[in-house]
Amino acid sequence: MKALSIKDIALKANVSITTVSFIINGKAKEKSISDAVIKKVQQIIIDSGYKPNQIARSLRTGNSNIIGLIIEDISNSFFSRIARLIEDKAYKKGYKIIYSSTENNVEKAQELINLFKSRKVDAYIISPIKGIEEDIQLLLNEHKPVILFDRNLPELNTNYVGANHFVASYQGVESFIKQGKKNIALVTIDIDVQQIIERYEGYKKALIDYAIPVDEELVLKIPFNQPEIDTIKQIKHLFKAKKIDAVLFATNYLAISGLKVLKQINKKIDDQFAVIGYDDHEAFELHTPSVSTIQQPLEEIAETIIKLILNQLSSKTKLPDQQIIIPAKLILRN
Amino acid sequence: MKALSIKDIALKANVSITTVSFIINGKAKEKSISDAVIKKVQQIIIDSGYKPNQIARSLRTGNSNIIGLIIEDISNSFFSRIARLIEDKAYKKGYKIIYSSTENNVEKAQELINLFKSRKVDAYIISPIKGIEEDIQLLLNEHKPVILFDRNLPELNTNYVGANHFVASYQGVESFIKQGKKNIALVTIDIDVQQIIERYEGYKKALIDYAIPVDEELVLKIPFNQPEIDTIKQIKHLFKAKKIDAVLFATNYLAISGLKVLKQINKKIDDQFAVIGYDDHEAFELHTPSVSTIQQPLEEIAETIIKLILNQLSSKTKLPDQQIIIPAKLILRN
DNA sequence: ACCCATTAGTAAAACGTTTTAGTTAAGAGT
DNA sequence: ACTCTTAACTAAAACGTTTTACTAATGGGT
Repeated sequence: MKALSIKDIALKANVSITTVSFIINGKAKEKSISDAVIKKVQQIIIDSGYKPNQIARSLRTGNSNIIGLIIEDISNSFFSRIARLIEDKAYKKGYKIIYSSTENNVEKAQELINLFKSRKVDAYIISPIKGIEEDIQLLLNEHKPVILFDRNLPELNTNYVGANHFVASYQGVESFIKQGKKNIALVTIDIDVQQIIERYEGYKKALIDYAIPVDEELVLKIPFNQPEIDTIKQIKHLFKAKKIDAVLFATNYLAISGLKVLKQINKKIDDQFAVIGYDDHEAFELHTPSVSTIQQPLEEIAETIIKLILNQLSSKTKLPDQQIIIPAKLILRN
Repeated sequence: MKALSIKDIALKANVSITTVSFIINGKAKEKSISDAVIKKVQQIIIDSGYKPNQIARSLRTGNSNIIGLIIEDISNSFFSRIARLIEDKAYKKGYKIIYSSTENNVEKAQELINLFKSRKVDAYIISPIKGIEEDIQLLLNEHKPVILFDRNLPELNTNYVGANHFVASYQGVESFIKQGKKNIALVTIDIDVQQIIERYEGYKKALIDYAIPVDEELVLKIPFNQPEIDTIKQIKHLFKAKKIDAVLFATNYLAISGLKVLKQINKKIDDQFAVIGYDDHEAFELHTPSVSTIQQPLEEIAETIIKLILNQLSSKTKLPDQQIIIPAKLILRN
């Protein structure tokens, strides 16, 4: 019941292991193996159902045809959708994706990087968190392709693909202002991560540009990783304590929590109270009334990431790093 | 810049490779290595940051401390949530999870199994589809632990963990009937998979038990993998063509599509028209009014799966197969 | 003084590949 | 008749571990 090895095939075909290996790897022509032998060996391989041991292969070659994807949380629909898209696209090019979540835990992220490293993945796609700069730098030192996405770590010289959160957030707030809103809140998350900071900066800049005083009390920073019930409490408090006529949420799950609050306190989204979410979510469109949102172009992001990876994998020389910022889209609904 | 190997450590410590290996694997005592040597080697390992090459290790031992998770579609929130839970729990026991989606494509599923097999994963968690019975049987022949979940393949002798879809579906319809509904529709999916069939059977049985005639025209079977826009068209047609006062959706994404239809045709969920979804989704609770649903106990399912796996991995002998059916819960909202 | 057990350690095979550096035989060119 | 090329193939090293079967030295018991 043991799996066949290349040796068994060589034995059956009465040729050397080397010859079989060449044939398997498509180097038969170049190594001048005769057509007759090629045919024979291929037939034996098909008949016997032999599959090369990828572990042995990886040990010898140092690579794996696997791309590692490290994200914050696979149960967040933004990440699960992008994972799915990346997986599809990579698959079509003969690469497999394996993914795992960091839960924004530095240690877990480091372990994952090590896991992937020790499994010799060929390239890394990482939605990073502060604190793993060094680990990523080690990958870069080994000349492994690394693409950061969603969030950048500016101190690192590598590739980045992300949406333009500053502009997106700016435009969201701007659209509030054009509707005549004055008391615009931002519900964001208390984490020192570039893409979140940008959303805050965009919010502030829009207010300043339109000469609306920035009231820090209208900015609610939710502690990271806290149970949703507490988040709901905090948002509820904000909505009750302050006079607010518009809210921008900085992530989709914050917006979901916010919508739950509105439901609980029986407050409607209407002319008096506008809401914009982030990253979209089925619940936004279905909500009554539908909720506007800032939509990241997932398809384009996934496509760009894969393109960068494949370019690097197929190039002998190190390609210049690219920072690709893709515009996000404000989807106004109601 | 090359990674350190066990050889380097042995050299530095002036001991043999064997000794280092014993120490790394905690067999030092049993192999009577002196405390002094143990200390010395451990210190060198820490100082140098040496990490054993897992590929070489897997090649030699034939296992990997990795559990492979094969699901239908990671972007479906049911699967992404369960993936996340399984990942958490396995992680705490020292196992890593790698997962990938089949998209209900037999070929892709087979390739994934082969990928995982060739990567020597220690165990498999699979939400299976028809057509991969043989491939799974091969795994079983190799005495690899296999847990099926969500859907069973009854012809296979292995472990299964899933919710009681028959009862859940029965209860959903029963609750409609108790509200006085007579024209109860089922929107399900046209796929020959046990858990979907059970939902249909539960629906039918409830109608029969309460002496309500079963009208097959009230059962809409959506082709699998079709674009959502077509699904929406079909549901819209059903809602318009037939007199219906209640609908049970057999999956969460069908329910989402259904809710979109209701929104489009401006039909409200109220005393005249009841809806029950499946698997829950944030949009259900947030919907106005909230949508009732049949909730699978994700936490419990994940817990059970991991427990089964760990039991098998730690047992020398083959444990008897278990078929664990966990009750689903009808969550009535409004 | 000898044997035996135990302690402390090691050499080498094995896992299944890829790849380098060959070898052998046949034919071409002079 | 000889060298040179090329075609067709192969032996063996290497990748980095684990593990089996060993050796050498020490000390205790008689």
